[in-house]
Amino acid sequence: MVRPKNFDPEQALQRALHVFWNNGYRSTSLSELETALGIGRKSLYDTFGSKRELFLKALDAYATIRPPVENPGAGWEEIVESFGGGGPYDPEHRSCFFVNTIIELGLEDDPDVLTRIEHHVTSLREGFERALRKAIAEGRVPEQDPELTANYLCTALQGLSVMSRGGTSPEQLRSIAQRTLDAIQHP
Amino acid sequence: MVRPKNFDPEQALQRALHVFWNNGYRSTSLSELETALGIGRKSLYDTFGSKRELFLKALDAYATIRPPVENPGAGWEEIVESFGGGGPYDPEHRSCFFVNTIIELGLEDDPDVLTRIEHHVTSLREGFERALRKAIAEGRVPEQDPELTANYLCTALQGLSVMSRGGTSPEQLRSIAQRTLDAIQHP
DNA sequence: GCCGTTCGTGACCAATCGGTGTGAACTCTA
DNA sequence: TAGAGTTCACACCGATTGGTCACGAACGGC
Repeated sequence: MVRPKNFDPEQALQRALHVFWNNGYRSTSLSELETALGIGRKSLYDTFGSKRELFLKALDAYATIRPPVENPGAGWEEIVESFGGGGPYDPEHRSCFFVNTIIELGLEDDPDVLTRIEHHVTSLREGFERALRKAIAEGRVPEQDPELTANYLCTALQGLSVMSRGGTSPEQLRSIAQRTLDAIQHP
Repeated sequence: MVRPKNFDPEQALQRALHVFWNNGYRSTSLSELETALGIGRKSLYDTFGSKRELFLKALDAYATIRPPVENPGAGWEEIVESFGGGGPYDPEHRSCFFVNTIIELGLEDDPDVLTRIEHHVTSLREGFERALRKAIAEGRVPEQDPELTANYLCTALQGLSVMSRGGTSPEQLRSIAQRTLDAIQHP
């Protein structure tokens, strides 16, 4: 009884994510979204509500993929792994979508965006902290303040994202990441 | 023979810098600049050329204040000092203007912006590297790869900026910065 | 095969964008 | 004080913004 959409909303959302990821929220126009998603403006509004809601949905879609360090039972291996692939090493230098959003909208008092940012950062920090406690307990890394070191790792990860967006090569970023991790082994 | 401007261009530029610093380039409208600078649109264009040129001038004005680590003869003290004040600890959480610009315009292929970004980053990295060599030679820090550690410090500084914009308190940032510096003492 | 429902194209909306032109107000030289 | 030379407030420009609407096309249940 209903005519099915002749586009895949999930795929369209993924495409929107990548457009926002590249250009940010403000710099992305509806025309750009139309062509990128391959759908008309009406379909876009019927499906996603508005540009703003689409952005929030894209943020949520991005947030579903979490670094391995947030896995239950994560330890030293997962900490290393979190610095091993993904965001910062993107050859397209897109950085981390959350980092980009923090810079663009962090000062705005938009609760919908801010709570998502905060949730992401605390989730990452808690993941690091839990993994660090385990790594310390297992004797994989020396005794140290897990909370402080978790903050240190979050900061380093975000710094790598900025460096990536700034044009630093993946190889160089990896060596910096390695240097960051080395610091934990010698507190 | 000429009627003097009844505003101070230098002060206006400083105000423009702070507006761009807060909101970024795209999100800043001419109307906003008019009210912030306290001058009309025509005066703005007569004095600064265009919105884009004003932005570049603001970037240059910001770039004139350099961290102490770039001073000639800088050593370990200046490295510490570079992590001690300024950008990241701004109670208004504006981050570093260059970091914001890297995120907003880093992927654009705009030579005027990109060269400024690159110049800033390399100048900072070289400052760290020089200071590190001196610190190592003076025995203030253990032997280590100065180039790698300089990159590590740049990354950390940019990470601190993002964290600041994300809402992290100055006190917490300072402890993270301390943790970052500690890592150099134990490579 | 018909009909009600949904989809999507394209025109359209007011608002705002960056940028320009005009003319009155002002300051200084002569 | 006359008038040259600038500055600046304001209106205005076309283009583009995010968002809406109406209508013809495409579909599925009966």
